[in-house]
Order: sequence, then C-alpha cells, then structure tokens
Amino acid sequence: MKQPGMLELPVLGLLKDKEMHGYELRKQLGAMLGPFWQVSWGSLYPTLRRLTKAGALEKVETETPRRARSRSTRSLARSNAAPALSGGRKKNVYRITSQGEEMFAAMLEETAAAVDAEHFTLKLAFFRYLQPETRLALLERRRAYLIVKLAEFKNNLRDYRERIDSYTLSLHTHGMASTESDIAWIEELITQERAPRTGAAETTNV
Amino acid sequence: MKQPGMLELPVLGLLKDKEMHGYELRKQLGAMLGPFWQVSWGSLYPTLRRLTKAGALEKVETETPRRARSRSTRSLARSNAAPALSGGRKKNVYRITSQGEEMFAAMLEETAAAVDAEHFTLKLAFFRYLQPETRLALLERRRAYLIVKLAEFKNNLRDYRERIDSYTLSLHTHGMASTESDIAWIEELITQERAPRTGAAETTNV
DNA sequence: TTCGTCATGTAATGGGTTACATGATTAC
DNA sequence: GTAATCATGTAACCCATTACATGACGAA
Repeated sequence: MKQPGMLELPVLGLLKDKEMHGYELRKQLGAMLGPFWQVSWGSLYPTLRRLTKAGALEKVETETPRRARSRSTRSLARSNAAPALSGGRKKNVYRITSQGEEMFAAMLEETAAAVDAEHFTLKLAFFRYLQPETRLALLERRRAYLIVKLAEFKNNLRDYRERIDSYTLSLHTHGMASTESDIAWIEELITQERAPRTGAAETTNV
Repeated sequence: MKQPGMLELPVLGLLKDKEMHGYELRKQLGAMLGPFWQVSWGSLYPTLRRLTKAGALEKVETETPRRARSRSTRSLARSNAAPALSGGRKKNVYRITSQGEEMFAAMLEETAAAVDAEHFTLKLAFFRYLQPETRLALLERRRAYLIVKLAEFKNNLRDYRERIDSYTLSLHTHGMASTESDIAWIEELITQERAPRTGAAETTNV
C-alpha cells in the first residue's frame, strides 16, 4: 500500500461485515489482501479518524465486557473510571454508518479510473457487493488496460531490443509473460461471470 | 512509480551512459522500465534539480549548436543572448559527476533492503554495472523474500479459506501463481548467472 | 521478570500526483 | 493555420512511511 487514498475502500468494506477496532482491522486487511499489502499503523489510525470525522464511521460504545478479571490486585485504584476506560483494555471499536455505506458503494462502483493493479485488486476483493454487470464492466476495463500495456511492451521491445542488455531484456520478457498471465486470469473471471446462469439447475448439456 | 526515492537510481544510471535533458530522459526511462512505470514531470524535474544541488549531476553548457536556422525573420532581436538562450531550443542537458557515479554505485550495491518488486526491478535494469557475486546476492535475497511471501500466502489460505468468497480466493490463487512464476524466473536468472563461465570457449561437451 | 502480542496513537518528513502555465517547432 | 510533439517548469495537496512513545496482558 503505497498509493494514497487506497485505504478507505477496504476499511469500509471490512467494517461493513462486522464492527472492529484498528488492530483487528489490520489483521483482517492482511488476510484479505495478501502478504504484499502491509498496512502501517501510521496510515491506518489516521484513516479511521478521517473517516469518522467525515461521518462514514462511528465509534461504538464498548459496553464494559465482563469487567477485567479481579486476578491482579493492583487494578483496584481504578474504580473512578474516566471515559475510554470502558472494557478490559482500551479498544476503539468502529462501526460503519449509512453514510459510510453509501460512500463505500460509490467508491466501489466508480468504474472510471481504477484500472491499475492495486485499485483493481481492492475492488475485486469486494466484488460480492456489486451487480454482475458492474463486475463485468470492471473486468473488461481492466482487460483492455492490460492489453494496451502488453502492446506497449511489444512496441518497446521492437524499438529497443538491440540497445538493451540481457537483464533488461529478461525484465521485459518476464513482464510480458506476467501481463499475459494476468489477462488470461481476467478472461477466466469474465467467463465465470457470464457462464453460471444463476438458475440452480446445471444438469444435462454435457 | 509511486514510492519515494525511486527515481534517483534510474536517472543516474541512464545519465551514466549519456548526458541527456529531462524530456529525453523520460523517454528512455519509459523504454527501459516498461509501460507500467510512467514518470511524471512533476517528479522528474524536481529530482533533477535535487540531484544537481546534491552535486551528483551538473548542467552541461550546451554549446550553441549551429544557431537556430535564420529561416524565421523575427529571431533577429535576440542577439544579446541572456543565459539559457544557448542552443536553438532551451534544453537543460545534465551530465553525471564523479560524485554521482559514486552515489549510483552505492545505491545499486546496497543489498540491504530493496527486496520488493520495484526496487528489485530497478536494480536489475542496471545489473551490468555490478559484479557477479553482488548480482547473485541480490537475486538470492529477492528469491528468499518471495519464498517467504509465498509461505504467507499459503498460511493465509489455510487459515481463512472457509471464510472468503470466490473472488478473494481467486485473487489469492492468482497471487500465489504469480509469485511462483516470479520465483521460477529468479531461479532461472540465478542459474544463468552461475553457469556461463566467462571463458570464451563453449565448444565440446554436448 | 521478561518477552511477545495486544492496542493506540503522534510527529515529522518526504516526495509523488495532479493541475496549471508557457512557448517553440514540426507536420499536415 | 492548427494540431501534435518538444520542452520545462511551479504549486498545492495529500497521505504513506518511519520513528517515536506508551502501556496492559498473558505466558514462559
């Protein structure tokens, strides 16, 4: 996660499912987006604050879940609870608001830009919230983008093949292969999106 | 190019070959790094200025290359040339200094971090300036990193496979396949790096 | 008692992105 | 004559990164 404005979508998307505090959110983010996206605290917490200020999130009043076990003796002096003492630990749990839901939907649908790998990945992770046509539109935009890039790779290679060393050549060749593999993957997703007539029956015809 | 501090290396590396002005540099950058790295003016020019101020680059006195053709009549009033009038067009040509060469070498060799895709790509594009052992070290670091990431992918999938939808699953599966393909590629590079005994003779033995 | 995980933040820094602004030259 | 390319820059915004700082809890 190096690009700006990339956190809002997955934060809202995850909180849509279930209210969470920052720490847990980060874990879920990691699980959902894979090991290449590590979110730093310095970007997560400010994002939560920003979204809260914007009215997309609200803090949940943590209802003192079964008071810390009286095990340790030294916790007695704390009876005059200041705010934020709440449950055993101080946890800031966030819940998405209806305004946040709208924002999420808007960000997710906005087919405009978002053809680059990172935006696309992020949206794909929340495809279940989109309608099939929108999914197809997104997939096809991404495919078109990749096809353009592939062509640019080829032109590049055509124009410069003589002047580049073997390492750079390898870089380009592998880049092209990866792009082709990505395109094939997208096409598979497109096929799957079109194929499974939502009807339950899938017998015969083989 | 979204990460900070990513431009210095390729700028120095390209200027090592041949002095250039900003516009041309960008073209070369595009040709070398492929269609996924577009460099914006707003980052290139400030980088050139920064590197110049740091003593890594110097502006070349463009030696008024054959004075603009006298074709157009209205260019006569310009005889009292202020600085930067120089050649036909105003072009700021940059040349790398010995200090810049050192900086480049240091940045390139620094095997420390730079395991992520972007740093690695950048370094690979200038592998010809490194010694075989350093190249191998870099390649092996990158491979180790990818292997760790692959394992994390697998753990992730093991722990969450039940809870994720088909799109996210596809995302992960494709991510793993890509990572495996990257590893295979790196291993190929490692093999090539070890194999070709620099000796000229390659006869017999088949 | 100490280490690892849980948990939340703040501050500075840095530089990339976007948009804006300008003007010469070349090709159609 | 007008569009595209060449060529260089500036300024504001934005936010991710890094490093710093704190503290409770559970287990070894």
